This record gives sequence, C-alpha cells and structure tokens, in this order.
Amino acid sequence: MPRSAPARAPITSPAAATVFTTVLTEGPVSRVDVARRTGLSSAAVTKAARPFIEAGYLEELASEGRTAPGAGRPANPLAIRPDREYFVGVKITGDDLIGVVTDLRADVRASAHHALTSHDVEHVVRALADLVGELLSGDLRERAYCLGVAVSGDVDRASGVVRYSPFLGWRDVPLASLLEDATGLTVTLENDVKALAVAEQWFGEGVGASSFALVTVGTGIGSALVVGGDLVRGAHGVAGEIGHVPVADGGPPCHCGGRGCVEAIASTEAILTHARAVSGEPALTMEDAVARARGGDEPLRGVFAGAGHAIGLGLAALVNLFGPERVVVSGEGVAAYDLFEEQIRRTFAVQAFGSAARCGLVIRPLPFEEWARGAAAVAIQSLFVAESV
Amino acid sequence: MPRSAPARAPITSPAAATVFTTVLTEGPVSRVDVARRTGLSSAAVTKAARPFIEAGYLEELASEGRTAPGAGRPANPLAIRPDREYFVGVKITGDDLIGVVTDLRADVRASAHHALTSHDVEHVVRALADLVGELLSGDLRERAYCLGVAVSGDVDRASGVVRYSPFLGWRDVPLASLLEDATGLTVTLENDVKALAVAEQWFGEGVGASSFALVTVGTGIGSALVVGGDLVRGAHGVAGEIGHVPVADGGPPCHCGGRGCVEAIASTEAILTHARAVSGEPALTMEDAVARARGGDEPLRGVFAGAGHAIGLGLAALVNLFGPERVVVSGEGVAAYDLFEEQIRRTFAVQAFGSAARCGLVIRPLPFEEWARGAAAVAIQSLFVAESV
DNA sequence: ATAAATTCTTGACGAAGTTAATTAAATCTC
DNA sequence: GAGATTTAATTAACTTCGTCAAGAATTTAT
Repeated sequence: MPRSAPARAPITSPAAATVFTTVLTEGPVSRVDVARRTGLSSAAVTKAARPFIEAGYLEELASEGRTAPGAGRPANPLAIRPDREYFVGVKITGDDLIGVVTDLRADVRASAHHALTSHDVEHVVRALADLVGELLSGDLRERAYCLGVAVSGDVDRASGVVRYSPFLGWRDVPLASLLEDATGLTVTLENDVKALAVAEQWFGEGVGASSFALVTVGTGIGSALVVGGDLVRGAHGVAGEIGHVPVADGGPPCHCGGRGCVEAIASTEAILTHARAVSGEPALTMEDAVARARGGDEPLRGVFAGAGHAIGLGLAALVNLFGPERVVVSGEGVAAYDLFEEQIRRTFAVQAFGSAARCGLVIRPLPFEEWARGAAAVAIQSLFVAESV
Repeated sequence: MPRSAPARAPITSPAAATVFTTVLTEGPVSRVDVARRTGLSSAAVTKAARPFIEAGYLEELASEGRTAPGAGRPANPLAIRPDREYFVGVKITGDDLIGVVTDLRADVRASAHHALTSHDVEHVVRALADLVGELLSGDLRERAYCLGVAVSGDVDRASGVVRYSPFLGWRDVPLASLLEDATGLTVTLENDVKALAVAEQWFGEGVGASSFALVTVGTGIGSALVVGGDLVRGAHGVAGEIGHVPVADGGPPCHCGGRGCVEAIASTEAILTHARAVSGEPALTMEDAVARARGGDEPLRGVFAGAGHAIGLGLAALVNLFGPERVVVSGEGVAAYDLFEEQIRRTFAVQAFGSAARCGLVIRPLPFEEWARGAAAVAIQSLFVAESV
C-alpha cells in the first residue's frame, strides 16, 4: 500500500512557515528568490519546500524558456496549488449569515447565505453548521478542515470567545468551541474588520507592505492596523476605532458619548439624518439622497462632502500617528464612492503631515462577499500557528 | 597572566538578550523566575547568565533569609551591576547640548551642557565631542563605549543619518559616523521623542507593558508609540505626529498647512498667542500668563483649559486607534500641569471609546535632563543589536 | 567544446535550547 | 534531629534548525 500524502500542510518550523507564506502571497517564485527575500539560505528553502511539494501544497513549475536574460541554469519557480485545501469563511451579521468556500489563495469557489431569524446562540450555531454543510457539498468537503468566522464587536481570537457583540446581543459566548463541536472543523474567530485586514494583508493591497491600514465605512466606521506583520489588537481589546476619533470639536453627539466623532458625521445613519434635515424631507431614503446628489443637488452633495471630509480627517489622524505604507478605504452598504472619494482625498492631502502623506491611499467598494472572504483568510492564516500567536 | 574579563556584554544569542533585558528591566530575579517570565527553560537561563556574571554585568545575590514562605532551596536572584558600563547620552537642541552619563540602569551619574553658538555641522560635532570628553572624566571613561544622540526631526536610526532637522537646518547629515570619528565611541542616533519613549519603555512607566505611548507637550507636540516591544517608525519615517492630528474642524491654521491640529491649539506658542489675544496684552509673557491663570484669571484659565481639551482629544484619537496599555504625557518647557491636567483627563474620559479608556494615563513634568537620559537609554538599547533591527 | 553563470541539492557541521537526571539547600514532619 | 519534601540550579545528552561549502544540473557565451 502506497504511503498516503500527509493530510495537512507540514508547517513544522519557522523556515517552513516563511517559505510557504512567501510562495503563497508572492506568487510563483524560484527558491533562490525566496531565499533572497526572506534572508534564509537557499539550502534551507530547498529543505523546507520539499515536504510541501510532497504534501501537494506546492508544485514546481517548469522553467518556461528563458527566465533571465543572462546565462545560468533556469529557475524552477515554486507555486501554490490552490486546490490542495479549501477553507470556509462565514460572516455573521445581525440579519444573516454569509458564507464562502475559498481555495488556498482565498479565491471564492462557492458561496451561500442564510437569513437569521433569531439571535439565540444555539440557533445561530445550528444555522451556521447548516450553512457550512451546504457549502461543503461534493469534493470540497474532503479537503476542508478550517472555518473562519467573522463577527463585529469585541472578539478574542486566541480563546475563540465573543466577548461582546452589540448586534447579536451576546456577551462572553465561546463560539469557536461550540462551532467546532457542531461542524467538526477547526474554528478561528475574529473581529470582522480585522478579518478583512488579514485578507488584504495576505491576498490584497497589503501584500509586501510593512504596515498598512484598512478602513471600512458604512453603518459603522472602523479600521484595523497591521504593523510589522501583526494586527494591532489593543491592550484592552480595543484598537482601530477610527469611527470614534474626534475630528470636529463641538460637533454632533455620537452614540459613544463623545462629540464630533467620525462616525457621528459619516456613518450611513448620520448622513441620512443630515440629508433629511438639509432637504426638509423626513422620509428621504438613502437611495434617493444618493441619486439626487449624483444629479447635482448641491445641498445634498454638501452632506456627502461633509462626510468625506470627516473621513479624510480621521484618515489623517491615523496616518499621522502610524505612518502606514498603504491605506485601503472600503465601504459596506451603499457604495456612494463617487460622492465621497474626492473630498476624502482633498482633506487627507491637506491634513496629512509631511511624508506621511506619501502613503498609498486606495478607495474602493467592498463587494458583498468580501466580509466572508475575510473570515476565510483568517482560517487560512490559522494554518500558521506559530505566527498567529 | 590571568585571563581578563571580556570587555563588553556577551550578548551572543536571543536567549542571552532575553535574560539580560529581563534582569535589567525587572530588577533582581531568580533564574527560575526569569525562565517562567520568558518561556525559556531554566537550563537555558543558567547557561545564558553565566557569561554575564563572568563579564561583570550580572551578579548573584545571596539569598536573604527566606524568600518564599514554603520549603525548598532558596533562590539566588540575579541582579544587574549597574556600574559595569557607562553610557553617554546627548540631546541636541537649537540652542545647546545637554549631556549625561548614566549607568546600565539609566541612572544619571554626571551631567553637563554647552551652549551652541552655531548650527554648522562641524562646529556641533566638535562641541559635542568636547562635551563628551568633559563628561567622561576619571574612571567613567574606561567603561563607556556607547554614545546615544537625540535630535528632533526626521532621523534614520539604522543608518545614523539626520534626514531633516528643522531646528538645526540640517538635511542628510551622517551624524553618527562623524561622531564616531570624533569620539571613538559607538554612536546611535535617534529622534528625541522616540529616545524618550525608549527610556520609558525600558526603565520607566513602560516596563512590562505590551504597548504604550509617550506624548510630549511643549514647543511642539509629539509622541512615540511602542507596539509589541518595537517603536512604530512609520513607512516613510513619520509616525507619532499627534501634534498634527486634526481635532477641531475649521480651527486655527497650523504651520503644517492644516487646520485645527493639536499643535495649533496647545503648543507653547499657540497658547501664548491665544493668551495675548484674550488678555488684550500683546506683550504678555508665558510666565505671567501662567501666574495669572493660577491666580484665578478666568479668561486665561480658559486658554489653558482649551489647550488641555485639544490634547485630550488628540489622546483620545491615539488611544482609540491604538489601544495602548499605558500613556505617559510629559512636557518640556513651562511645566503648567496644574492648568492642563484636569481638562486633559476630563476630555479624554469623554472621548475615549469603551475599554480603551482603561489605559493608564500618567501626566507628569519632564525634568530637564530627561531628554539626554533618553539618548543614553537608546545607547543602552544598542547593546542588543539583534533586537533593535 | 570549453568556460562561465546561475539554480538547486546534499551532507557535514554548529549553534541554541530542551529534556531529564543530578546536585544543592532550604523547610516540614514525626 | 533524621529523613522526607520542596524548590533552585546545574549538568550532560540530545534534538532541531539552519548555515556552509562542495558539487551537480542546466543553461548562455565564446
């Protein structure tokens, strides 16, 4: 009987993790190249790569003709085999569960969602297990071992506990272990914005950046920061609360108890309230407000510009304090970027200090399933136990 | 001829660095205790500690009677021998050089300063070398190998270059190598606020904190952040610019080109300008303003409270984004804490989000030599090459 | 063809830290 | 007060990880 390939990724040493992540995030790379980028010796790369190739996680590409202009043996780049393992990611919102299955590169292979009719913990666990079962039909099931779950609020990834979730009304729910029992998968729990940041760090705009920030704009306004490869978690579990950075002294009161917070000016609700006041129509909908602003309604355009301004000020605060290499601003819900973007950039350019302004600023919509993909990215990251400590 | 003790600290491995820093920053500790705190095995601690003892950097304290209540062999705590090596720290301001000599614990043993009559690079290098010569009289000289230099502005510690210093009018000055030639010491260059943060991280309020922030208030307003043991440097060399966090939308213009920056409201100059306007006395001095505010002059008290409010807003921004375990607010120049502190705390309490507000907030004056001590702390830290990368 | 260049592999070696057993020095128990 | 118990420190064998140096593989250049 032939010895079967190892069931899971053989991440057995720091070098193994380094090599695997490098190939995973920086596409096909030759061994020498991995060595150069990571500081390892090329001998170490050869040794570390072998088990991954044997286990089916990496493969050696044939050297396609001339790779380099000069002489020398052509390189045989290492590449990921994305289908070697699948990952499930689920985002829990107040109203529904959004789930995806991705491959190793975090590319979505399947998706589904369930409405959530109750916030009862048992109900949610069952619904989530059902969703996972539905997602993992057929051949996906055999090669899926990890589930990532993203929830807004205060989440302790290490212990897998939802400490506090305002949307769900939960406190200290050991969701990870409940879900492990219900699904049989290894579960990693993470705050939703942090999960998005992980996806971006590993598979998006953050690849190769020493530090970067992700900002989400929508019902709430939040952010996550990555410094030196690690998510900033905050000593008391709170960090990245750009929504509650005070930017307008004496500005509108915020539900947090403060005044002039970014969220009190630029959240979906704040914008709508302001738009209704400005237009004098208490029943104005967001869709109408957006449509009219696009149509040239100056007062309404001013409302959106004001929100963009507040976001720009918050971004400036973030960038002046952290100096990230790149910032991604992304939005849930109504994607009214055209109404925001210009003002965000203008305000940011004025208030960013010195060369901190040189940071790359990407503003773009947030596709619906992206949150769930973030959860899957967290699951992928969980392979690297040593690094996620 | 007896083999002489090694001349310098034998930091040869990660474990050696870990053990030495633990004993250095956490006072006398038994070997088992070091092992427990660092996660090393006690065998590793024994091995790592021996060379330090032989080289005279650590000593074994006699177990003083009962250390623990129960049975068992009493511990022989390891302790630093602070006098084993001395460090020189110099802060360069626009007007003078402030220098100190400290021991391994960063306790000041000698201090001196020179007025600076020119900003010419050669002149400054010569004056600094003279100051160092003066400081290292007698027996201090033999055991001093490292010089730390703190300069405000954009400083590249790794290369030892002052990239830009507005106060000195310098651009791209390779100060570290110039000073190594002039003094014969190993020179480490650092931004002044970051140097203060290092002193605090290793020998002050930051000991044992996973993350903390240091904020300085005075002519300028700056800060430095430590996350996971490392200073946040910013991808483009800019970070910790709390002075240019915009807190008052549409507020007073700032020299940076923005509006409503903390520094535009709470710097010494901004306060004085405001105080003169409020009192109607264009020649009012800072000393008078402070005296009158202390005496109960309400309009002037309002000026200081306004500055405290702006600082509190900036602190809230910092803490909401970054969630440090502790924050130290310290001030150069006029120490008008009594006029600031209450308002800083009040505003901070209102604007800090959720449990981020639980971070320890220490507000205290900044003794004159503290800047130079920060520079010395950087020199001490430079012993640990591997860690300062 | 031969040389030079570049990639990759191999096996010996060395450094660092762990485990497990041992020694050391105290208190506790009877 | 002798022996048991407990905790601290040391020692020695061993494991693991990654480097080094030599060489094999595979190309271009002359």
